[in-house]
Amino acid sequence: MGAALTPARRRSAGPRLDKAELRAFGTKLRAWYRRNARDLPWRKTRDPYAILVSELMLQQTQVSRVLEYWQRFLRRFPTLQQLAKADERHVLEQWQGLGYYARARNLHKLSRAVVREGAAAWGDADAATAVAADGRPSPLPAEAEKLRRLPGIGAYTAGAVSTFAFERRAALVDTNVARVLARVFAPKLNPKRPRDLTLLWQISEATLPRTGKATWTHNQALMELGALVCTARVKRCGACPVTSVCRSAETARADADSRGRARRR
DNA sequence: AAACCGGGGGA
DNA sequence: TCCCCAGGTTT
Repeated sequence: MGAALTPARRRSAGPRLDKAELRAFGTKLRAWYRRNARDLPWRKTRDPYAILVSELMLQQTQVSRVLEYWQRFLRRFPTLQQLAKADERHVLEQWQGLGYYARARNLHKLSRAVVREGAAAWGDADAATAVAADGRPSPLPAEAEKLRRLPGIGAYTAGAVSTFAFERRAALVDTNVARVLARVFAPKLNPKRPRDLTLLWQISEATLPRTGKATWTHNQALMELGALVCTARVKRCGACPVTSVCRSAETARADADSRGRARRR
């Protein structure tokens, strides 16, 4: 399925990335993550509903504030079914103070659609019950493409739920990942530009490890690196595990490959 | 492509 | 102050 009519033409205007380079990047990245990851509660569950709630809350919202909201929200609405039964007013109450309230309304709408219509909620006439990575059946689909069709779920969140709950081998790009991948592999790309973002999605795909299990770690690690080391304002290249393969690392390398950046004052 | 949606935090 | 933050939807 797919790619059937892709000509043998060049896929994109993106940088050339060879397998050894991508593999070295991924290996170093995931090793770093195992040692340095923060202990975040939504990384301990594989419940698709709980993970979906976390991803929605985390949109444009800092981890530190989501922590308490997430715990409280799930205590109040432990399952998708119970959320569907709740009055929207009560859902919004739990969201009060988080901002971007359309997220809460969409989540509630989504819960009712999925509970009431099943697979029809994402446009399938019929579908087998998905199974989360912990072996439990899930009312939510596992494929990013299907998740994407639900209200409030865009490309990023679809990929996130697919890998983090179902441990599928799916790519994802958020602001962290876009920034990290651009700096490491394509310094000329501007993550702000929609045009360049499509290229970054391709790069994200290209960096994925082979298995879904490793992909879970990989995607978490990409975002963690962007949150802790390769941040928007400050690049902590000295603490970065992938400087040796990074095309824009600010370490003083004697290599003659980069242009003169002898800017000093 | 740009506007819009919130509120808090860091540099 | 500015701009960033696990984005998505609408115009």
